[in-house]
Amino acid sequence: MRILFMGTPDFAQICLQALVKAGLEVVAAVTQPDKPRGRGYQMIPPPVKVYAQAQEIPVYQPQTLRDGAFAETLEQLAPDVIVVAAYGKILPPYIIEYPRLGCINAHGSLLPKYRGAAPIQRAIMDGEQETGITIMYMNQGLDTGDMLLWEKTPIGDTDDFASIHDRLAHIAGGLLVRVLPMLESGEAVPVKQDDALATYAAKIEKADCVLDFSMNAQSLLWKIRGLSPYPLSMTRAPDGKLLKIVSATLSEGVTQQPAGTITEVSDRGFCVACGDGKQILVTGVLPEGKGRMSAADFVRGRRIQAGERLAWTI
RNA sequence: CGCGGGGUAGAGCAGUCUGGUAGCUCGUCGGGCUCAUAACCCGGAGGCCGUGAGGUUCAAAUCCCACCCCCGCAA
Repeated sequence: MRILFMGTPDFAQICLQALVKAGLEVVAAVTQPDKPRGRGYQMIPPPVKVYAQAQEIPVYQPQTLRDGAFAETLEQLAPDVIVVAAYGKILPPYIIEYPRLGCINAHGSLLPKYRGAAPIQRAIMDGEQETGITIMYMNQGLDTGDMLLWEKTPIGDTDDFASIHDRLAHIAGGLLVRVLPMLESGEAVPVKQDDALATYAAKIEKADCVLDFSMNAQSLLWKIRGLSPYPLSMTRAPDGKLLKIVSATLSEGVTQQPAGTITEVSDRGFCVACGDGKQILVTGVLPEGKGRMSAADFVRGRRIQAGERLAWTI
């Protein structure tokens, strides 16, 4: 079975790796063009490209899929199936309709919930108890195609974006390896999504990262975890500098202090008053201009004291 | 040449503007107090202040020059 893989970031790279290790025939990988990223705008290749090249799988990085050039490439590759995982471009109909076994996608949620760009983060931020991977046929809609296979995984109190992302990526790889033979043999049973239950997981914007301490402690923790280790929730330190929160836990006790007040600093970190009177213990931070450090170290550097406030005031 | 922060003891920082051989919180080691302790007290070790047998100076962590490295933002 000739497989054409399309994907870009780590998540996709892990999926591709699963296919390769399962001995499946990946004839080529399509990924986003190298882009100037990071400090100094260095050209950084997408993870999928790095891995594919190491495996000597041909890599294509079309600027656009909407011209004849890629159509020609597609003819030459003649895939039986196209596997998409976080590719980052909309596929035109002619591509979706090309493979005889179809075009399938690994999505990071239990569809029809969390359709869209940031399903993993949103699920954690919303305090969902579980999430998962859904393998589905692609169609012209936004993650609306018929579902083929799915697997759930619980979201625990200590999970964050990194842990769930990593777990889901491996689940996705496993499901893809399972579903491909099913497509070939015709065992796969497409299940329609119930649009009435659909929700959307919009891309994470900077505004989504700002912490509002008038929210209750639990919601703040969900938000912090869903955005860690990237892009990280943020607030402003008493000195007005940006302060990103890497990790936090629920602190015992309640307080009368206004939301955002630093109620206590200790060798474990510092506590912040939340809207419901509870407090969160911040344990890891990333101060503006610095690297990640434990909140204990942050406190030791004398950068914060009890009684001061965190707020997003501009 | 995208914008910006920084490299001082194992960690996080101060000191740099207003040159005069280094300080704070913690860790660590030793001792003490205590029924006991991650608590408290006393004491010690640990730094060629990123690199350059650079420049200026009587004197440089501090001023000037060059270079290396790390990080945040934005994409």
